[in-house]
Amino acid sequence: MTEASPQGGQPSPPLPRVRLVDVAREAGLSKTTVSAALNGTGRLSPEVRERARETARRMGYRPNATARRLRAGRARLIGYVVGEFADAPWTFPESPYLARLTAATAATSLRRGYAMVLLPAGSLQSEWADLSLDAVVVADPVADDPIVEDLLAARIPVFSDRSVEGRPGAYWVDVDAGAAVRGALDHLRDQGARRPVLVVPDSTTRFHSEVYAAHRTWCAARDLPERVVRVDGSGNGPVVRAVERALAADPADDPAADQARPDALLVVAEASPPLVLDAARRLGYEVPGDLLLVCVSEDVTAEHADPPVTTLSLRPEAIAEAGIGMLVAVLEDGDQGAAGVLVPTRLDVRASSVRSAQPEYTSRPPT
Amino acid sequence: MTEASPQGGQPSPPLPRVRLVDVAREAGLSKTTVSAALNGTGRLSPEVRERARETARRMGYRPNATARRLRAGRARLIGYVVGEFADAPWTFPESPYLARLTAATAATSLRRGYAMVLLPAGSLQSEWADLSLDAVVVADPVADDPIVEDLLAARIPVFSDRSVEGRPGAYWVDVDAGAAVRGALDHLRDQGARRPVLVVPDSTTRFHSEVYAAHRTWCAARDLPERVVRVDGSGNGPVVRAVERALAADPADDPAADQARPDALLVVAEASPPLVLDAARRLGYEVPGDLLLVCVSEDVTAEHADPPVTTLSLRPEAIAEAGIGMLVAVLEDGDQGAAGVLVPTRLDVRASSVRSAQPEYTSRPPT
DNA sequence: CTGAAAGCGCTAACAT
DNA sequence: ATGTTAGCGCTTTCAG
Repeated sequence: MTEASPQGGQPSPPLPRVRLVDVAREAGLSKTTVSAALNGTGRLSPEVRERARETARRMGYRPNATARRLRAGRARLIGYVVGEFADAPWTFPESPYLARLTAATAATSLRRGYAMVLLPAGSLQSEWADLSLDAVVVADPVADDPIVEDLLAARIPVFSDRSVEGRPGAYWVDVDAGAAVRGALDHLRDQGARRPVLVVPDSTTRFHSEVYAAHRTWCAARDLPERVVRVDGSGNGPVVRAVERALAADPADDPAADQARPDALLVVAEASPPLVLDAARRLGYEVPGDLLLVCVSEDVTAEHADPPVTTLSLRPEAIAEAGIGMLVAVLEDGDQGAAGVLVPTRLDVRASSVRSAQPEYTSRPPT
Repeated sequence: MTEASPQGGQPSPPLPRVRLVDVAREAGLSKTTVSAALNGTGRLSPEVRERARETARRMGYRPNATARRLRAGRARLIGYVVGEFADAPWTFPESPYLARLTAATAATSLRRGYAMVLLPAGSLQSEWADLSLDAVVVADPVADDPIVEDLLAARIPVFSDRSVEGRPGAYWVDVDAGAAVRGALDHLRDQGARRPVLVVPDSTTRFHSEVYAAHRTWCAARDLPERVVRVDGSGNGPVVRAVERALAADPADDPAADQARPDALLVVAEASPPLVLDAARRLGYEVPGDLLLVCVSEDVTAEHADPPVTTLSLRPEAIAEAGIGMLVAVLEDGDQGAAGVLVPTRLDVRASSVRSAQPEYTSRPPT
């Protein structure tokens, strides 16, 4: 029977943790001295500091975070919630983008000293009001999202991956949608596309409006017809149906049916790349032979699809980094700098958008 | 200029939050009374209780969770980390199962009064030792996972979705693998399959061993050849390659090549259903015509694939529910009941495993 | 250079 | 029935 609680031993009452006083007593020092030694503060003789540290280590001392937080006045705890969607929330289990943003936010914030509490999507502030969060990250909020309003009313700083401009207390990171769309369209054109179709959600977010605007401008500048198909919701179903509509070459749009057949697709809505590919195949397109395909997606299946699908990555890790950077600045320095920041996207070119059967390459080395 | 901080107003120093004393003073009562009133404890006259509540509400009082936690001695904070994998951790952004387990754990624990801190996959205990977590949920640990060892050494209770038997302080929930496999195989046989192949990871977890064992027993009882193909890693790539091997009807396995052609596939390894379907198609199989397909998966794309793919769900929500149930019992009552519990799976039958073109149905009503 | 003491905001004994 | 008081474990002036 070692001291590590034996198999069926006594219920091992959460044995009293060793506190700062315990270490102090053991080392023959005062709480103050040990605290200073451990935190590297104050002016202590190297010997004393070392003695304190050694004793603490030996006794397996672990500071009580709660006491620290109380003392500090801030909990160093932030919340993370997925914004509310019109109807069913498109939660992160269904979205590789959100999943990666979630993981990256947790990792980044922890590195900066903040623990991230994951909050159920679509839950309301009242359900976790008693957590004393220093700030809340709201992923993918809709315009005038009730969660955001709620938080701001409670004077809790909000950080979001979508533009929420003009609200004091709300900070945001967003992607440079214009550059992203131009980059993707330029690439498709370079590969020979002349009748690209844009598939984009019918939403009012800054991101989607900007995608739409950039596309319009790009087409106008090249005297190309502006072909857009709107997605009427979120999730694989709606996107796939929109893709089907885009590829069906609706004669209502353009009577010269044959001429109307698209030769490239830029899907700016999250959907499983293999499913999009399947849709194209069902409608008689061969990718990349008849149709070049680029999807905005973080889904790893893009690489394994046949052919591998070119993706436009929103770089959730970069968004998290930028967002948490702002959060820390605001929380710790009350920073009144810019309330928003834009991060660039990345195009990962794969076979689905390359006319000649070239080897896969990427516009940037993997991070 | 309303009181809600004006546009470019002063830096609004985190204005002093209203405390319990403030409410007490305002209501002409003592801290104790207000505290009791708000918490529903003690014996107070209804009028006083109401007065305290009303004053608190009016002043926008929100209790300081940190102070409560300190007082209570427990933080009501639990950690959630994805276990360490042999090489690259198969993190939840890439696994619908883990994504849903993560979300469900967060939601369930919050409902039970515990905030869930999301910890970076593969991170070590030392990186978040100073969070004072009451317990940690380790998702998908490997055998003798260093994270689990680490936690147990620090005397932090561990809850896992994989069997970690025989370790004091470690509790687990696992799925009833045997029943799951038998159910799926029975279904395939009912649909006419006579040469099913099992695709399963080459791992030592209780779950996979049990899958293997159940399959072997099932085959023996029916005098069917035991056909198994091992997956050599995790992620879509390895699984798809294993599927290809399974379907290639390796003559080394069985010289009677034609006879050897499998007529059903049970994939007990997480991969994108559309990708598995693509693999079958590439090898000249038509699903469900030539090949019945069942995948263990939580991926929503299964429903949208063509044909929709039958899945065996591990029911992450049920696992989370059971796990958090144990966690609360252990933390709050020091429960020394069973250290592990098994939850049943669910087979969602779709077109990919139905010989005759029947309408989709499910073995159980959706939860 | 080190120690004693105050107090973060709350709750639960213990008076009154 | 309500108020007074003593801490939870830590950091931090402020004396010594």
